[in-house]
Amino acid sequence: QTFHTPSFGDEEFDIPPINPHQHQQGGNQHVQNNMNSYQQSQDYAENGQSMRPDVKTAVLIVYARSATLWKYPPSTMLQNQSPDNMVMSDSSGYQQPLYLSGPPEHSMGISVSSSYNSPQPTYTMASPNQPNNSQLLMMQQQQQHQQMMLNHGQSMGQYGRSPQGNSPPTGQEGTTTSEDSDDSTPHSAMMPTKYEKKGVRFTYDPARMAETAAVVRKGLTLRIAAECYEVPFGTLSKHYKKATDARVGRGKKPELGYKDEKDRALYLRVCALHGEGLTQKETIQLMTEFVCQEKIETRWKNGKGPGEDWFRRFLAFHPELRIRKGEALSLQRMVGMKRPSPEPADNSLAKIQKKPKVQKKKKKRDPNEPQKLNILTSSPLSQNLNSAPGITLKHPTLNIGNILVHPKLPDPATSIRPRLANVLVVLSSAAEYEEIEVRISVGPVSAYALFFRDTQAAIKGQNPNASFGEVSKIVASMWDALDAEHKNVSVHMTCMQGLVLTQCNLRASGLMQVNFFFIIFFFFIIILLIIFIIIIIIIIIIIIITNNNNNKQVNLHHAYGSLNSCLCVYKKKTEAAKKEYLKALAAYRASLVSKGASEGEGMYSGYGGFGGGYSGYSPPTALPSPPMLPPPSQQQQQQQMGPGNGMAKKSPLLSSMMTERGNGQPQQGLMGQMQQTHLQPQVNQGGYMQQQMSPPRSEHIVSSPPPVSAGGTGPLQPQNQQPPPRPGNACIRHGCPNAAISNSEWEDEYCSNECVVSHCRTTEQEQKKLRMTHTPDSFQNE
DNA sequence: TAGTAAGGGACGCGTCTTTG
DNA sequence: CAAAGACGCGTCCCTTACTA
Repeated sequence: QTFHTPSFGDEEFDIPPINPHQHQQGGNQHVQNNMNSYQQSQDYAENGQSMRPDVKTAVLIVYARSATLWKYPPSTMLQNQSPDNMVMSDSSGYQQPLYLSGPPEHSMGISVSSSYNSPQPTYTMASPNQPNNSQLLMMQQQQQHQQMMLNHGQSMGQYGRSPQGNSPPTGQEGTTTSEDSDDSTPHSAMMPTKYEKKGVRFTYDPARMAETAAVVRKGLTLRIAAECYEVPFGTLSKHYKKATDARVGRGKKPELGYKDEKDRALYLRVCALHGEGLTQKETIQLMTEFVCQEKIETRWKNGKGPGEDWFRRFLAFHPELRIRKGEALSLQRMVGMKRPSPEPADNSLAKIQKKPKVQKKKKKRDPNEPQKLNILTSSPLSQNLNSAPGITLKHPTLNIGNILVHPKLPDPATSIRPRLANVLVVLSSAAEYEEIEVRISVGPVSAYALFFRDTQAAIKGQNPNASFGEVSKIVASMWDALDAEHKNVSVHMTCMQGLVLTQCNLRASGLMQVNFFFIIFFFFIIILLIIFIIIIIIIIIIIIITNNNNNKQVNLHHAYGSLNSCLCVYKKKTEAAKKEYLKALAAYRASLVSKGASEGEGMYSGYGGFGGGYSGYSPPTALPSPPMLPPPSQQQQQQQMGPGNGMAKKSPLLSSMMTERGNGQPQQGLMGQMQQTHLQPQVNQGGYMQQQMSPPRSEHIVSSPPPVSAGGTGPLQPQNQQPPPRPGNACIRHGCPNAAISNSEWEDEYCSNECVVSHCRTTEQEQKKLRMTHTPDSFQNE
C-alpha cells in the first residue's frame, strides 16, 4: 500500500496496513506513516524474525518517529490525534536522534532517505536490503511494546519503561513522563509523579548492555536506545556512563537541541569531507543564521548566536570534528609569500571575516544592531545554507555509516569562502566505527600557535597538574630554545602537512589517500633529516681527513723531496764519476801515446808484461784516481743503493710509503726509476758501473791494490778481477817473479837492484801521469 | 591591539533523577 | 507531587607567550 507524505515529498512506501481504522484518520499522515512502520514491524515480527537491530537501523527507525515529531510537536499531536495516534508521541523530546534534518525549509541540504520508511524523501539507505533483519527486529520489539502497552491501557508513550514489560498501570491515563518533553517545549507538568518500587533486581546481559551502549555511542539517545533494547533507561544510563564516561541527557540542553546540533555537525562533516569545511567563525555564523531563521529563542547574547565557548563545547560533543590550523596560510608561509588572501567573491563575506569575535565583542556593541544580521543573512553562505531542501542528485553522494548523504555543498566555482584564507582541512582516521574525522580549520595561526598546539599536549601529559600558564611558559621556553631553522622547519612541516591535506580528496579513497600522503610526508621529512645529518657527518669526516692528509702530504712531500734529492745526488755523482773515469782514461791513453812516442819501445820492454799491442792500456784500477774513490759517505750510499732496496732501508718513511702504496707501485714507479736510473749506466758502461755499484768493487777500490795487474797478459783486465796475490817475499816490481832478498836498503822488497831502479822509475812515471790528470782543465771539467 | 593556542573556574540557569 | 540534589550548558573570564 502506498502512502503519501505531502509535507516531505512524494516518496512512496509500500507498507502493509496495520489497523483499518488508522486509514480513517485524515488528520496527520505522518503519524500514519509511523504507525504503518510500527505495523510493518508487527508484520515482520509475526514472520518470526528476531534479529536485533543494528545501530544504523535503529537510528533510522528512531528518525522515522522523531522526524514526524519534529514537524509536529507532541503537543499538537496530543491535541489532534486519537489515542491510537498518540503512540508515536513518546519519541518526542529534545533528544532527537541523529541524522535528522530539520524542517524542510531549513534543511541544511543533507538528505538521507530510508527505503524502509521515512517521511522525508531525501533520506536514502545505502543498502536498502541489508538492514532489513535488524529493522524487523526492532519493529518487532516496538510492536511488542506497543501491544503490551495497549493491553495495559497505557499510552505508547510509556512503552519501554520497564524491561520486564509488566509494569502495572499507573492509573494515570494519558500521563506522560519526561520523555515527552520537547527541547523547545519543556513539559514540567509531565514529570513523572511516582516511580514504582524496584522489585527483584534484573540482571541484564552484559553483551546486550554493551550493544545498547554501542548504539548510544553511535548517536542514539539513551532513552530511545533503552526503548529499543528493552533496557531501563536508568540502568542503561549508568552502564553507558560508566562504560564510556559520557554525558547523559541530563542538565541543561544545548540551545539548538541535540537534533539540530547533530544535523549541523553532520553538515559540517559533509562539507569538510568535500573540502568545504567551515571555520569556527563560519560555524558560529551558521548557528547564528539558523537561530535567526528559526526564530529560536536562545540564551545567546543578543539573540545572535553562540560564542566560542559554545563552539568548543560543540566540538567536545562531536569528537569527529576537530579544529585544525589554517593550512592554506601555512602554505603561504611555506612559500614565503606575503600575498593577500584572495578576494572573497562576496563582499559581505569579507565583512564577516573581518568581523571580530562574535561573542567577546558583543558586549561592546549595540545589542540591537541589525546590520550584522543583514550581513549574515545576505551572505552567500547563508544562501547556500538556506537553499531549498532536499537532495540534489548532481551533488556527490557520501556514504556515512551506510547512509547515503547527498550534501548540498557550496559550488566550488562560486564558493564564497576564499580558498587560501580559510581553506578547510579534511583529515581522516580509521577511528572506531569507521568514523570519519573531520577537522575544521580555524584560519590563520602563527607558527608559535602551531608549536604550542603540538607541544602542550605532551607537556600536559607529563605534568597533568600543570596549569595553562605553566604549560605556556614551558612551551615558550621550548620555543625559545628552538633556533630559527627549527622554527621554520616546524612551520614548513605544518605547511607541508596542510598542503598535503588540502590536496586530499576523501570522496573515494580519501582515507587511504590521506594516510598515504601522511606517510609519504613523514618519510620525506625523516629522509631530509637523515640526509642533513649525513651531510654534516660527511663534512666533519672530510675536515678530519683533510687535516690528516695535509700532515701526510707534508711528510710525503718531504719524503719525495728527499728521495728525489737523493736520486739527483746519486745521479750527479754517478755521472761525475763516469766523466772522471772517461777523462782519466783519455788522459791515460794520451800519456801512453806521448810516452811511447818520446821514450820509445825500450822503456816498456823493461816492464815485460806491458809490451806489445796493448801497452797503451793500463788497468784502470791501478790508477790512483781520487775521483774514482768516493768519500766514505758517498760510497756507503752507493753501496746501499746497489742492492735496489737500499733506499727503503735508508728511509723508513719511504719504506712505509711504499708499503702503503702496495706491492708493485713503488717498485715499478719510484724505485723503478731509481733502478732504471742506475741500470742505464750499467748498460752503457758495462762492467764499470757494475763495479761501481757492487760492494766488492768498493772494497776493492778502497783496498787500492797495486795498479799492476796480470803483468800484461790481457789488453784490459777486468776491473773486478783481483790481481794475483803477491807471494810473501816476492819482489814488488811488476813482472818480476823472483823472490825478494833480504836487504835493509830496499826493505826486503826487491830481488835485485835492477828491480829497485825499474820499480822506482815506474812509480815516478805514474806519479807524473797522475799529476797530468789533475791539470786545471780536468778540474774545470768536473 | 586583537587574536591564537587549551584548559578550567565561577556563575546562573535549566533539566533530570531520586526520594519521601 | 514537591523538593532536593546532581548534573549539564552557556557565558565570562583568566592564564602565558607569541604573532599579525
